[in-house]
Amino acid sequence: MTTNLESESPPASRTRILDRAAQLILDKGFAATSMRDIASSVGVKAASLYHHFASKDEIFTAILERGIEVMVTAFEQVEATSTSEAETLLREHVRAHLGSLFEFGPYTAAHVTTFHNAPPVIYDAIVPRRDSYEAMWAGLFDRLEQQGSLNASDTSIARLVLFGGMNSTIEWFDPAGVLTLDDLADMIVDQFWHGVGSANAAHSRRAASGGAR
Amino acid sequence: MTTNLESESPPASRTRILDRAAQLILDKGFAATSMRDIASSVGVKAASLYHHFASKDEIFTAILERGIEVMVTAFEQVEATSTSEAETLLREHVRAHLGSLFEFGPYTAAHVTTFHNAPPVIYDAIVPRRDSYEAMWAGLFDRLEQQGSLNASDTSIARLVLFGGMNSTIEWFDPAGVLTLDDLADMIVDQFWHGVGSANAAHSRRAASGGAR
DNA sequence: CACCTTACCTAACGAATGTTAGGTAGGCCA
DNA sequence: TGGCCTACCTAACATTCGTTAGGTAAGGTG
Repeated sequence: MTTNLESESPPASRTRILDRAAQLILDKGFAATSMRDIASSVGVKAASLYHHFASKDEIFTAILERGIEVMVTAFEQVEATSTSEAETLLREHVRAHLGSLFEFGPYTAAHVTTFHNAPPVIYDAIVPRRDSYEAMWAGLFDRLEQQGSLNASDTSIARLVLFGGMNSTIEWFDPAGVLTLDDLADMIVDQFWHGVGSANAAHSRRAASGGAR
Repeated sequence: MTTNLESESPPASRTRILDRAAQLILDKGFAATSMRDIASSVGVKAASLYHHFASKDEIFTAILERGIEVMVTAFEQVEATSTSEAETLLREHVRAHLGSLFEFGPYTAAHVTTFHNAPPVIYDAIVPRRDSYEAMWAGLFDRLEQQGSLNASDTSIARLVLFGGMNSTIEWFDPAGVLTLDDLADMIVDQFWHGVGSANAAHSRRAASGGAR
């Protein structure tokens, strides 16, 4: 019997290894996460990981790719099903992206925190896929702009700033707290769409109507 | 004569070591940056670094602290000199924070990208100082809210989302490009204050008046 | 039953890591 | 001049790293 010292742990499938590794990488970063760390989190010895992956880089690459995959799937699902007008459509997309960060494992969160200083070999392998996700959002923003819904002096910058705001949530938002992801998406989109400066009359409604969707 | 093999390089002062180390850490992360990496960037052998710092952790801690110091100084300078009303005051603060990220060495940039998964020892040593910087912004936002200038349903979240947007600029903004940091600050504050959704009439002015300040 | 595959193991490899010991050479001050 | 300090060096240390070699045992299949 393939003796399992950590008796609670299920067999070390590829998925399980990636799950644990992604969480560790999210917590400590890629370089600071050793194969022995990953192995012990899975309940296995380091050498055993090489039956499932050829190298540490392959694990890392798989995690970053899965992170994109989660985001792309979420995005496409909104595109496929939504019939909403501009602001609501954006709200659905923001909610979907937050979902990618919090609701489908640590992959997307690990991706957005680790990608920008990944080793060049890995970075280069991932960047095309990542660009294609960015292109989806760029396309969405272009559509919104062309239909006159979006009035930024630079659409790309508006999008990148929004993204920075969304991605930063993994550093401070607690999905188990009082606010739900729906609440958070509402707040982010309200801020993005209407602004939070007092010059805008549109805001009193939000303050009055409360958080829950 | 303290023979210097890299003849172009000035003596390895504490500051010079921190400069180079911060840049490396910004590029590759803390764990992936070795003492030998830092030493060779400075033009010195690894052992020589221990004449200036007791350990790698001490270097890292000094960098993160310096990153905060830069931000705090920038913030306090605005507070001390500005007499502006709400929106302009915020604009000055945003511009100051962007300045910290781009104009005073790699310290603040290294801080914001590395802090959240620093080793616990370092994290714990830094977190009080960082909290105090956050408290400055929280205080600013409270004042704006109390004077009725700010209308977010949750002021903290509005602030954190803004911060995420600002800090993300180090991943995509090129200060040597067409846009200046002044331009960028304008765009970020316009987006934050007025929103970029078409429902807001306030925007046509920006689209018309162009980017440069 | 014999045999293969799958999943794990122990043991070890060379390389890289942070760090220390101990030495050398120039500049400054008594 | 002699001695100390500063700034660097070479060499080595123990440890940890990613990775490989080779073995064992369980479960399925002929």
